[in-house]
Amino acid sequence: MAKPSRRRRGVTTIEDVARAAGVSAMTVSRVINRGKNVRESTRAAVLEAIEQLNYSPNTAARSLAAGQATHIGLLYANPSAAYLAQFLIGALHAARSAGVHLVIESCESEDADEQAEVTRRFASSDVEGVVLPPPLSESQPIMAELDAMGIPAVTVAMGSPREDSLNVRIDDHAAAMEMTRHLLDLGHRKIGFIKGHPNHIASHDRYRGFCDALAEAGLDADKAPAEQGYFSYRSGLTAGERLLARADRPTAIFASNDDMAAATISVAHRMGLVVPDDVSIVGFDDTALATSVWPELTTVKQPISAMAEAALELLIADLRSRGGGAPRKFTERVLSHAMIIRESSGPPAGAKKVKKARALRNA
Amino acid sequence: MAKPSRRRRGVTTIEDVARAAGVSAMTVSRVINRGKNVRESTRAAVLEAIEQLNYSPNTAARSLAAGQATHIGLLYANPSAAYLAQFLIGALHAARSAGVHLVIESCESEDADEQAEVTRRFASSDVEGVVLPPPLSESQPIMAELDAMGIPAVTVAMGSPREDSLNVRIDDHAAAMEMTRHLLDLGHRKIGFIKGHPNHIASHDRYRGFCDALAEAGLDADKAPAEQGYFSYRSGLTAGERLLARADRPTAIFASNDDMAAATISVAHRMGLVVPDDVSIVGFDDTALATSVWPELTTVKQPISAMAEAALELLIADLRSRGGGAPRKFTERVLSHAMIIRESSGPPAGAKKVKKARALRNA
DNA sequence: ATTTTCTGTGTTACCGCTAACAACGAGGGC
DNA sequence: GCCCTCGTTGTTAGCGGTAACACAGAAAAT
Repeated sequence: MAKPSRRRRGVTTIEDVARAAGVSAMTVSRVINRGKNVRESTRAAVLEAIEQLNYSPNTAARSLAAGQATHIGLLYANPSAAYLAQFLIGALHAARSAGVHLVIESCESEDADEQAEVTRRFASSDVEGVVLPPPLSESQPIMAELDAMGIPAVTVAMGSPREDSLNVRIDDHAAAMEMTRHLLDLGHRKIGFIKGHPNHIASHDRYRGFCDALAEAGLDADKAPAEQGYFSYRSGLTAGERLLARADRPTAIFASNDDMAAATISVAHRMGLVVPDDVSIVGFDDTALATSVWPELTTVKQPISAMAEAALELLIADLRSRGGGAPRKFTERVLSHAMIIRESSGPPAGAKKVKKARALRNA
Repeated sequence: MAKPSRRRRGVTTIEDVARAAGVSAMTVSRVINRGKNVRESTRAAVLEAIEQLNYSPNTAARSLAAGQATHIGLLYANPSAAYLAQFLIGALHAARSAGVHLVIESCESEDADEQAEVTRRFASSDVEGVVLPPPLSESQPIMAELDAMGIPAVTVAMGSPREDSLNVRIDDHAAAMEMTRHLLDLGHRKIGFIKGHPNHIASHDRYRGFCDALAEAGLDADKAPAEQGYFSYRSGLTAGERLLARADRPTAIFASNDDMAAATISVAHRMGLVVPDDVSIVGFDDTALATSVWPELTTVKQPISAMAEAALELLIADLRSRGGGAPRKFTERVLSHAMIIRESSGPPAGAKKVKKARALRNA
């Protein structure tokens, strides 16, 4: 028998692959990593061996030997639970592929000092980089503190990132335009808007997208009724009431997120209005709430998991490149959104025939 | 200068601790791990050195050397997003402390074959143990498949676990009794109940708790109106309508989860009833929905994060003990819940004076 | 033709920690 | 007193990778 090794039962190691491919372990390592300075034929042989043996490198050994990043921080603050869950799933996925541990910490406080304090705690726990999903991606104190400590960060869904920082987002402006066009296409001309929290750059992008789509259709965006909201359900109640109480009640309302859209639906019901027959109401984000209300919300879906994955990839690539001195390749990534048409949007009351015609056409 | 080592800048290693404590690295390792066979005075010295140097072991090196579990699987299926988020946070926390990677995979299908398929995929990706949050904790096919592959699992929130399996839960029966007592204390005597999905053992526990509390108060539990629900918002609408349409309308309704409670509130509003003045409505779980409705829900909060942490601890302890041959110490852990009293519950209509009296007393 | 630079590959020495075993002194039974 | 056991500690040899360097042969420069 072979030496009484401590090796675990039949796990294939880089050594096995090397033997199978007739090269040294180092060459296999090179193929797996940078892949530079390896002859094409050798690479092919190694890749084939890897495939054959179904080999996957041991992340523990890898990070130990390379002394690479092993812990990525994730600082979050009460986004919706649905958002967080999606985000975590994506982040975990990316973390696993990279062989990195995710260290997650919450930071609910909006106080600058406390945010800095939480941030500092990260530094002392060996975190090599930090991911900031919204709303923390907009937090000036946190970014400043991370900068001061030399810890790189990647922000997610931040409207106007600084030139030199890493950022992942969707095109809020384009998405809002698309949603507005959807309402226009249905025949709506009096469309109300509920703005998001003014601190979030995305809020402004969405509102601009709304206005631009109206302008594109030859309507006067300034005349469109817009109420200030703050992304919360409660703020949606107030804003929704104002819009629906107007003498020239809009036939459609575009809320900057699902919570406020859901609140508006509830207001409409209380006023005896039928959605979408009397008023169409659409949201943004496609959170769980979107399907927990009746009728279910037409909304915009962000690829949250994919965004989290992209964020980690960006960050890890950056971390690895720091040693190599090579400048980072990307500092921003824009992922694509999707329109989710459900039951809360439909043609305005005067256009029943259009609805029928469409239904027939689609059938 | 010292040798040109690849060692990363100032990270303290076990070697540093050993030097500071005047012992060998192995002894430090023993203190950190099993702690067996170390003289008390030595242990103290080592612990002091660890404290002083703020040392924390390198998890990569640890799992590499020990060949210990490095990947724990987490299989989930569409619980509420809020539940999942909380659960992931707890699981991540525990995973980090244990130096283990969390591999998460979703399994939405209810088809036995597909569930087995997904489960098998886990095995081929080096997962050493699996955590099953609800509703998958009740899935027979998955448990069977894991058993067949010899992969240990820990179930969470499962009502009647098998004797030999690991399980973490709260006492649903006690929690339901407590909630029912809350309603009884407020003065309610006609209390309706909306049952949970019959496949979930927890549903039965909750219903039994409800019945037992009624019996305890000298009421006939069989006469209490109970409707079947399935944990979904939609099923809550139907059940709520039935209960509220009864000639002898209950003055309080206890729904087996928040989604159904929220649905019942919406039904009540549509019928022009005021909550909690005309009817008190309480839920279970304390999901985000509980505070997204008006009035906010009185409900039972499960320590979801803590349950996830406990689950991982249990599983990892089990995994480690398998080598040692020592029998596992615990196979079940019951964590404690908390009652969250909000605005959706209050005294019945006939008891306004009581309400006032209470308010005064509390003031 | 000779020297220099690459290019592709193998060798060696670790990364930080722990299993296995060896070593050593202190009791205990004969 | 001797041998044996037991509890406590140190030593050695890896775990599975990769950085750094060595080294041969090919291409480029002299």
